[in-house]
Amino acid sequence: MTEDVRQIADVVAERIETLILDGVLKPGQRLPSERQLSEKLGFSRSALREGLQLLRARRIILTEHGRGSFVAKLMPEPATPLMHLFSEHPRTIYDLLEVRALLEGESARLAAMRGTDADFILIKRRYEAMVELTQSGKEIELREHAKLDHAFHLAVCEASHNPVLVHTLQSLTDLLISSVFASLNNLYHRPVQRRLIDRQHARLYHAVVDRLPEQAKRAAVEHIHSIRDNLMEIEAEEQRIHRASLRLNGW
Amino acid sequence: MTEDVRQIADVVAERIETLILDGVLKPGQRLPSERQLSEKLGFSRSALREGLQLLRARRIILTEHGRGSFVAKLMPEPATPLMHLFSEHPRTIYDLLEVRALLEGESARLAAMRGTDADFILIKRRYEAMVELTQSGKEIELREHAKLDHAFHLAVCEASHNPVLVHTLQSLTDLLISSVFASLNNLYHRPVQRRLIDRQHARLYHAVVDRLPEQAKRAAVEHIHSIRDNLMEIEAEEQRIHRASLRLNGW
DNA sequence: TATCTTTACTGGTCATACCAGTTAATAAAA
DNA sequence: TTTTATTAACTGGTATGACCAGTAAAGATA
Repeated sequence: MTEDVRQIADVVAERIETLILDGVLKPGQRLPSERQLSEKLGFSRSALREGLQLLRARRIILTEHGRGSFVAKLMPEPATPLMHLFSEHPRTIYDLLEVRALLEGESARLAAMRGTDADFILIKRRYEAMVELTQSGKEIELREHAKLDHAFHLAVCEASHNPVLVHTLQSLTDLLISSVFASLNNLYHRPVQRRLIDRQHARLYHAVVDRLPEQAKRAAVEHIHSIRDNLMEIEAEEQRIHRASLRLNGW
Repeated sequence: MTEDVRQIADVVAERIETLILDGVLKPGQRLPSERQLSEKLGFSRSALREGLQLLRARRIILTEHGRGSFVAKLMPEPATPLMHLFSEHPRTIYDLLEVRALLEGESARLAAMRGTDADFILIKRRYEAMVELTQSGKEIELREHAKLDHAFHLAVCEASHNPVLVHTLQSLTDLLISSVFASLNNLYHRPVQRRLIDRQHARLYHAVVDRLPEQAKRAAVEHIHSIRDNLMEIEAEEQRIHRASLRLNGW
């Protein structure tokens, strides 16, 4: 069995990340001491320290002997979990989509050029799974829809035969999903937008398997651009993310 | 004081990473047990476990309750330290350069479009620092040259005003430098290639500050492509990386 | 030969003690 | 009253030992 069982260290790390994401802990601010955190969270100090090491490894916190642990001042790389702190800065989401459009376009183009028959079989399979789900008319969770959507894009991307491209895009996609989950959920539940997305997927699919590189690129770029436009619309309606009003000695 | 004091956890992580990089430990292989590692490395089991958590956080190892810890089968994201495991698979370097060409081209294009006067002042300053170093004729370390080279590319990239692009490129650049350091050093010490690179930098610089987006893009892409071509040449000459012949019970 | 049980591994968590660095408070000296 | 030095109380870091819980391998039995 793979490593999906959570340890206390994982719980600790997630709790502290949540405090940071909610703005309860801010960059530069000192965390409560290990002894305080241990008592408050109800874990031993050694298990807690293991959780803090996870955060250290990810450069989310810095610890200094004798002084304390501090929330790092972040300008992390993509794929760093804390990039979605920038979810409060909507511009960054659009920056991310801009880069993603570039990479998706290129990956679609290369896929149309380099894809093997096996690649195309897989792409077709993924595409048909999406179509089937869409046509079932069932009310589905975003997670399932996103899973199929992602599997389709991943199959296209892997057909580019450039693993660096694959992984860079994965990082950006994970980042996007984690940052604007609620907005994407909103988007997928709107019939008009959903049909548009389905048409875009169809165009992308056909362009790739028909080996039309420039068309594949255009389809991919337009797809990302329409997602961007839709998110801008939704954002204009949505409330800002509710921020926890927890105080440390009250949580 | 900042967090530069090494803990035993850091030492443990580095030792195990070294074993992986040297090929002594291979993906999928089980690590020695915690108790064995603890005894062999001479640290307590709790400190060792903290080190293993660092590796877990970085997804370099996977631990499973009751089974053991295993070297992860790696296809990590850019900026993950273990990406340079792929330095033994030359194809990945070229994949990386392919993605980098794409991003550098786009960033140059956007810089030519979006750059402010302040951006251009900085770009000019960085460019002239490179020119000055080159013309000094001094025998310089790669590190210093790479630093100026990087500062120039960074200034161009930041003029794109897309921080996601900036950080994605930084990750790939760091990865490239750490993976093929010796080859880049070799490259920079070859006069013909160095002059070619200097001319490419000149073209890129002028295209950006003269606000010629498509020319800037082309200059950036050609620059990366020539680096790629040069590395291929050098690689054909170089020896393969010497691999430690350590056995675990002998180290 | 297959299955079940037991043993011996593995990692996970905890409590306790003490070391070592830093900070703040207090006392003493200028 | 201010400055300096000392002490106490914080902080993180490491170690030891115990025990829990999951997994794998070995041995016994059917």
